Amino acid sequence: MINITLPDGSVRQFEKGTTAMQVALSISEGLARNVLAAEINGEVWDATRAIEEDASVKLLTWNDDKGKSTFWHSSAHLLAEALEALYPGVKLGIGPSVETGFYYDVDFGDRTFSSDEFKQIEDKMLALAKQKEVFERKPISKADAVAYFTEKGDEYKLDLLKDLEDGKITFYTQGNFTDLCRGPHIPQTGVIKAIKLTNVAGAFWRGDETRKQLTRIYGVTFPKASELTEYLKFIEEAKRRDHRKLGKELELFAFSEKVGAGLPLWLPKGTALRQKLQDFLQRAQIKGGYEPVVTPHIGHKQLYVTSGHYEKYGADAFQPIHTPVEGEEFFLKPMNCPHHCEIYKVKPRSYKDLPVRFAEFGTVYRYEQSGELHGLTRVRGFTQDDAHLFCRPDQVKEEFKKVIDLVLYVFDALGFVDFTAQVSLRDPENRTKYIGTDENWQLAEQAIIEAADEKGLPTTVEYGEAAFYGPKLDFMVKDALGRRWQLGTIQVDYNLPERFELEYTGSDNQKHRPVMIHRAPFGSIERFVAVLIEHCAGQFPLWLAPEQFIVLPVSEKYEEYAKNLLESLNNSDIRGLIDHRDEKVGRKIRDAEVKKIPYMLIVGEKEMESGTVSVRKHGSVEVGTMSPSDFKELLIKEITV
RNA sequence: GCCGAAGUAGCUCAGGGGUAGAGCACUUCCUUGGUAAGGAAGAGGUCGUGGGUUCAAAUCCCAUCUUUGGCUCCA
Repeated sequence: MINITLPDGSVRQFEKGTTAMQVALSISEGLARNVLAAEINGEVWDATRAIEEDASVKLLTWNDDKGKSTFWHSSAHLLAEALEALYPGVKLGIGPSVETGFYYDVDFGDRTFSSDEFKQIEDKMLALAKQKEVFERKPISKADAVAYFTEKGDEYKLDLLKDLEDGKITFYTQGNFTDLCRGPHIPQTGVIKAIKLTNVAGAFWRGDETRKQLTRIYGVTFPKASELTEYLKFIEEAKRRDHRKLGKELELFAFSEKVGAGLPLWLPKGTALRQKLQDFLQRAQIKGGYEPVVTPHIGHKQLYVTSGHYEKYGADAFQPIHTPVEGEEFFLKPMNCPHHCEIYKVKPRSYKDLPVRFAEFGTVYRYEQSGELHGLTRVRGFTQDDAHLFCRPDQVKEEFKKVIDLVLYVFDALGFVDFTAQVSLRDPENRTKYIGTDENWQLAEQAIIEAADEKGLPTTVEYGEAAFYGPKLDFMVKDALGRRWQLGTIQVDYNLPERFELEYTGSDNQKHRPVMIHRAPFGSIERFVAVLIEHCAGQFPLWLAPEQFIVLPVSEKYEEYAKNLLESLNNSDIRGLIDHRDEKVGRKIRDAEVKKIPYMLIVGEKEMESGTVSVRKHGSVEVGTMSPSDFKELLIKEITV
């Protein structure tokens, strides 16, 4: 007999060689039906795998992330099984689960594959699932595994096998399909009730650009048909909120082939929104001791040679601007830091002056790969809400904490309540790709971890994600649909001060190197606006709305009254307009609703006589009749909340 | 940059080797109205661009640009 410890701490005795499934059965049959896998001493196992010694067991169902990923990974095998049945000779790469769903990379040979074929694959998968095929785990020797896939002619599996250690190799079989796989898997395919293949894409074998490109088929599956329906609704909602669609509809921004790919044009309403965001942050920054600066959009080649960017990015960037002077070259600025370093150097600095904080809404240009461009989230010209803090080494942590406070203030004001912080450190395996001394790196990494810790940020640590010049702290926010976006960033830099030979005079009358901190709470205005649009579905908080109210005269008889009303309301904080069109008020309301204008002021006979306005809020809410000054107060109150 | 898809009126899209279509938006006229679309008429397009095949190309082929789903990348 062995002792099985359950998550609630209770211990039960079972025969040696029992399985998680039997443990579940001993609790209830219903539970057993829902068990997808189990965590055995912290490791995820097949629910049907024999347990030979005392263990702690946590049963995993659809409600556990690890249960879901097992479910989806098994669905990938089901997809592979269907593909093999429908396309004999297809070669298989890998088929893991992803955040939502799974994919399988396959090689169809010369055949091109299109999403039109999804339906028949889904049907095949469903048919196979109905057969309740059991997943069987089988350890196999490396030689036997190689023999199997040599016989089958699957070069990708053979490539994978090369890196696997003999004795640790397992096969999984369901129905007629056998795959090289570490597992674990769900007990049988019957629990997969709803299947949707979502998209098809190219993917390099092992993520290596120089290798063959396979066809990656993405899909998602569910244990209940209703969950698939819900998922499809979610996709619809995401489409409805897509910032590219809303940006066009609400006339916020546009692109032009003539201007160039990835170079957004900000339309008047988008500019109003953007300006509001900048003013908001600028005010907070000035309060926090930042000094706004302005620097040019281009810089001499030598600037980037000094910063190191020329060497690292020169060939992959916008190419130099030449002048009539022989050999003179300028580059569009890809970042603001080198310019700010030169501002730091304008005069000698004393330890008493530090920290200094230079802030600039600096527009930068980067030649992103053509395939990378996407709406406003990935562009070739964008404005960073950039600032560089120059401080003494003993001030790093304190400055870092202040920046964290600023970022949290921004998130709070814009309704991003759910976020995590990601600390990006060096790749311990490969330290050569980073600039700067080991000692400096350790100091910086420590400061970040401590600052985040002391601010109580929910933090994850990623190794190998650091920039080449220093470690960083990125903020990942969850939007209203639960999607994660990387927004704000704070980066320590021990490198540029070195390259630019920045100095300050210490209390010891010696020269010292300041530490530089890059930070951008929004990240870039473009990206931030994109995320904000999707987060609030285009319905901005009142203080950001490009048009806060619209006056709707019931007929042209009330035009004059409407005009006077608008004049009395408009000022620097409140912006509105009049719908002058010769349309019925119902029509005007509808159009204002579609444009997502927060307030509508209907004025007609009654209002003109009593000198009032009839207020309606976006979303079919009648607020009531009030005096213009009361309405103004209502707006101002909502704006300042 | 790579693989796949798409590009037709301002927008959303249908069509498809033989003179270019709808709805909405726009203009004009009628209507002077009360909380999500009043009516009529009109204007608007070298079918992304450049080549090729053909008696004939928006349609087929090639190239290219842009957008897009992914991959790789992201100072």
